[in-house]
Parts: sequence; structure tokens; C-alpha cells
Amino acid sequence: MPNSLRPSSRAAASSARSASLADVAALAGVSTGTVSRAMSKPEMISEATRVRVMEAADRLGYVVNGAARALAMRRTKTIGAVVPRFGSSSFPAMIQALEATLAEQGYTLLLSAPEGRREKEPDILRAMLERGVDAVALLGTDQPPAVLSMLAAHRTPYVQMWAPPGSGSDAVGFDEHAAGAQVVAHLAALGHKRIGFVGGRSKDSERARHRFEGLALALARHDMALDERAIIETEYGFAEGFTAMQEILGRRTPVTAMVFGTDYLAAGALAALDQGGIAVPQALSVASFNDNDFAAYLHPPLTTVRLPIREIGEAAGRLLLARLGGEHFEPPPMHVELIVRRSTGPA
Amino acid sequence: MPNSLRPSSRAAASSARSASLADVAALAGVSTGTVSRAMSKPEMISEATRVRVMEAADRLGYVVNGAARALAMRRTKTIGAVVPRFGSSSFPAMIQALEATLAEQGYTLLLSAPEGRREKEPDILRAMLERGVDAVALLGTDQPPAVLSMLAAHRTPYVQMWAPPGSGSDAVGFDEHAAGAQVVAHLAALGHKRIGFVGGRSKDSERARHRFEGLALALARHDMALDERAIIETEYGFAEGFTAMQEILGRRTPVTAMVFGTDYLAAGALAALDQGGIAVPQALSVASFNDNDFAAYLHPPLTTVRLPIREIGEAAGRLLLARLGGEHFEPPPMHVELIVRRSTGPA
DNA sequence: TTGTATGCGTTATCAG
DNA sequence: CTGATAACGCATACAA
Repeated sequence: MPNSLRPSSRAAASSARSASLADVAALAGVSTGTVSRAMSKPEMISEATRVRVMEAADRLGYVVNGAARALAMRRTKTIGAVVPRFGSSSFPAMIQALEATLAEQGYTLLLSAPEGRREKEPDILRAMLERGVDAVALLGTDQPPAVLSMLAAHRTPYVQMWAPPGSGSDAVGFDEHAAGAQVVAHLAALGHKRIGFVGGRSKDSERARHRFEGLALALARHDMALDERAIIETEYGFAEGFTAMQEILGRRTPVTAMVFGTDYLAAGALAALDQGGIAVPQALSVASFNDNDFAAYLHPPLTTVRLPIREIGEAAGRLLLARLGGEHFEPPPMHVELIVRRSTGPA
Repeated sequence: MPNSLRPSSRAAASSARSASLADVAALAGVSTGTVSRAMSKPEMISEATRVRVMEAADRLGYVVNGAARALAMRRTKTIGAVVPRFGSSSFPAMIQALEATLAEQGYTLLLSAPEGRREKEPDILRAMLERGVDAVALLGTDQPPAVLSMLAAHRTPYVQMWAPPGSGSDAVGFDEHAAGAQVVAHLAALGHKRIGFVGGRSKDSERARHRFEGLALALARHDMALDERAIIETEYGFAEGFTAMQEILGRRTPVTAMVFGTDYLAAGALAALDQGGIAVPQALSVASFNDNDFAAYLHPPLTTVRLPIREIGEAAGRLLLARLGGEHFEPPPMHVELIVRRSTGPA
């Protein structure tokens, strides 16, 4: 049984590769089991040996090998997150919040940001499962069936972030329809009848679709109309908002108010309006769904719907932590808030 | 030797926990070694058995256990990235580019975003090393000594992103001083003498410091002065730019031009100028370092320095891939580009 | 081309 | 409280 003397021989080669439990054990003159416990269950160990072990570990610059630990414990303290389009969007803020809450409990985030290519998501998820993520955070509820079945097969907890209400207990989000209703109620109260909309592509994005839907439904209730020639779906971004607004201006449609799906779009559009000599809010009223709380600072004050971006990230994190701990967690209600800065009715 | 019959007994319990190599092997009627090779070295296996193995794997929904693989192979195909402040900054774009580049080669990103707390970085790095990252991407060159020594001790390749020129072969970035020189040369040519600056906190951020330095050095060369009462260092953000500009306006300093450290700050400041009735560029010229290419759209055209954000992310990824492949990689030169839209001299 | 056996570094079980 | 030892699941050197 050559095995019995390997630990010491390994210890001798301590600088050849990273120090292992065996190295620390040899240096401290204890067994590997003791070292393991000293590190993760100090209360089971006498103070004297614990100190001795710690000193040895420090001296060797010991860092636990997560792969070995994961193999033995069947968990990695790692959580996967997959979100598209990291660029000019609100996902970074959401992810930041998610990461922060998970980090509190020692979890680390494995991130994947496929630029729009949804068909790659099963592969991405597979890569995460291979890495042994303990849980996964996904964006929205329209996941490829392959994704959900893989998660089920591997009994991996997950949360759907930015999901519509009623998506089940593994989802956290807010009510896009309610948000749309707030905006419309506001515009309706001002007397607007015909409005335009610039938002994300509803065929690519569940969120964009719901946002548009909510608006449309509310408009119908208020007997208001969305002017077809003043509707543009595009990528999120400042430049896109600028271009879209120019396009709409060129069409000379008789809308008296514009709604924007996100503050980047709104900011770009406001620039276009300004360069076009359109006074906001005199000649046109504008409202925007607000991810980053910045378009609102633009000089023609906007009516803004503040979305609970960070809140979603944090709630998603707590939800996952609860699942992993076998506890129940009821996500707090996510509120949208209508912020009216200065508005007028139709010219 | 009970070992010899465990594979089949494991296979019987196939649905109890995730399928393993042994399960696949049992189902395909081959040995575990063969399955392993069929998956990762198909060329060493006869087509017939390869197909049989693959079918078995598919049927069981087999996903390789990365922990076990990592333990055996000593690599995880995972790369750590640590960047502060994910919110309103240019890091998301950089990370997105990094991730995309690494994903091409099957690498996944382990992300950590400590909100500003640099003192936590050694702990963060430790967490990443524990997870067996093959390499690490860091922001800038002023890393805590503990970080660099840990990396060295573990022989973990790393890259410093957004590093000043001359930071060594493990760094990629651009020349902030040169960028500052371009702005100043432009303003100087217009006849400006006294200018103000709103930027990031140079005591917290190497990048902010270099940006300010570059500006100061160039100004000195042109016999121009930075007006002390028109200098504010703050957090990056739209709101911060707004506030800072209001503050400076309140001080009634005689500057004829303002420079902003980032486009968020610039955008916020422009809003403040606008609300203050200051015509840009007539009453004041403005220039900005531009991370996201959006402030430039704001109605008073800015002079802008486009920074190679995504380029840094991509180059960092390629550098790491090269290191991991034992190849040499010379990062391409990173260019900053001065974009002049409309400018005037001092009023 | 395929099977066998061993090591990878921890944790956990079971004695002492 | 501590030590020995068996998993954990895969890759790979060695044999066949």
C-alpha cells in the first residue's frame, strides 16, 4: 500500500504545485481529515490544533481545491446567470444586484451573455451545468423547452428574472401591463388622444412585447389610439432612439405624445426632437420607462416610470438562496413608480 | 473488489442522480474509459461504438461533471473577472466583449463585481482561485500586492485591462495621456485658455488619475490653466454630472471650456447647462471622454474622445487565450479617436 | 480500438 | 477530538 506514504512525499514537493490538504496536514503534523475540519468546522476541533493547522495553511498559501470539494460535496457555491445584450441596457445593474446578494452568502456568479442568440441558450446552460452551478438565474419566462428540461433533469433550482406576474413561484418581476396603464392614465388625464411609441423588438423580447401590450390594452380602455406611423421597434440604445425619432418626425404624424420603452431610447429621441426644433413638452409630451434613471435628467422633463431593476436582481438572489437552503421565499412586491416632472396636454 | 460491479449498480439508479460516465458506459455496453474518449477524443474510437455511446449519453441526458474533470485535468475552462462598479459605466461593454471572445473557445466567465471595495479584492481573488479559474482578468494595474502574489503562487495567468502603456506584457489598454493631449490640442487651437474638468475620483481610480494627469500635462505644455474652482471629482453617473455642473455654475468661474471624464458625466452636465440657460458651444465649449458613444448625441454637439472599450475586452480575452495555449500574443494598438462635431472658441 | 486501474484533493463515515 | 479510509466522477497511462 504505497498510498500511506504519499502524503508526506507530496508535502516534500510543496512548491511544485499548489499546496493541498495533505501538504498542510504534513506540515502541521495532523491528518488530512483534521485539516479539513479545522478549515470548515472549527467548532469540532481543539483550539490548539486549529491554530497549528491555520498557521501551516497560511505558510503554504493553501487554497482549497474547489473541484475536489465540489466532487465530494456535490455543490460549488456557484450560480449561473444568462442574460442577453449586456451593452446599453439595464441588465448590468440587475446583475450587479444579483451578484451582490449572492456574494453575501459566498456564492459566485458564472456569467454568460450571448448577444441575442437565443438558439445558443441550451448550449450555454449545458456549459453551466457542466461547471456544476448550484442554481441558475434566467431572464424572462420564454425559455427554450430544452433549457427547462435540462434544469429539471439535473434538479437545478432556477429563477426567472423580469418575468410577468403569475409566472409561478420561481419567477420575480413586475407588472408591465400595470406600468403601461399608469403612463396611459397620465396621458389620458392630460387630454392626449393620439400617441406614438418607440420600443424594443417585441418579436425578440418577451419584455418588449409585454410592455407594448400593456400600453395597447390601456389605450384601448381610454379610447385612445396608437398611431401606426409613429410606432417603431428597434434595438435599445441612444443612437437607435435618435434615429427612430427622426424617422417618425419625417413622417409628420399627428401624435401629441410619445412613449419610449426605455430611457436610452428616450434620451436619443429627445436629442432628435431638440435638433428638430420640437419643444418638449409644449409641442409634444413624452413619457418613458426608465431603467437607469438618467433620461429623466434631460432638459425637457419627462414623465417617467421607474422600474425596479436592482430590486429584481436582489429578489432573484434571495429566491435562489432560499431554494438552496430549502427555505420558502416570497418575493416582495415589485413596484413601478410614475414620476411626473412637467407635462402638458396636446398643443 | 466490489469496485468492479459498481458501475452497473450505479447505472440501475440512473434517475436517482445525474447520469455519470458509468451510467452511459453500462447502457452502451462499453467501459468508462471508452465513453470518456468517445466524448473528448472521437478520433481514437471506432465510429460504431462512438455512435452507440453518443446515443446512450443522449438518452440519459448525460452532462459531464466538470468538478471531476477539473480534478483530473487540472483545468476548468473558466476564467475569473473582477471589475468594480457595474452600474453606469463602460465595464459592461468591456466584459461583454471579453466574454464573447472567451466563449469562442469554450471558456466561461466567473464574474465578481465588488462595489468599489478594493480591500475585498484579495478575498474575491481567493474565491476565484478556489474555483479553479484557469486565468484571471483584472482591472488596471494598481492591484493589492496580495492579489499579485496569490496569482504568482498559483501560477495563474492574468491580464490587466485598461492599463497604462508600459505596464508590461500582461496588460492591455490605451494611452490616457495621449487622449488628454488630443482634447487639449483641440481646445488650444480654438483659443481657450481657462478650462474646467469634471471626472472620476483620482484617489480611487487609477484610470481617473491618469485621465486627469494627461489633461494637466497637456495643458501645461500649451500654457493653459485648469481653473481650480471648476474642477470636481465625483462618481461616474448622469446625476453626478448634473450636480457637479450646477455646483460649478454656481461658483461663477471664468472658464470658457469644460472637459468631462466620461459621457455619463457629460450628459448630466449638459442637462444642467441647458437648464441654466448656458448655450453650448457658444457660451461654453465642452469635450468628453466617451465610453458609450451616447453623450455625443446630445443636442449641443460635443467634442468627443472615443475610447476603445470593447477593443480592450476583446484583446484581453485573446491575450488570455494565448497565454493558456502557450502562445505569444501582442495586443494590437488601441486607438483613441477625437471626434469634433461643432466647436467654438472662447466667447 | 478497447478495457483496467489509478490518481486528482476533498468531505464524510466510522472507529478509536 | 482525531485518524484512517472510502467515496465523488473523470481522464489517462498501461495492458491487452
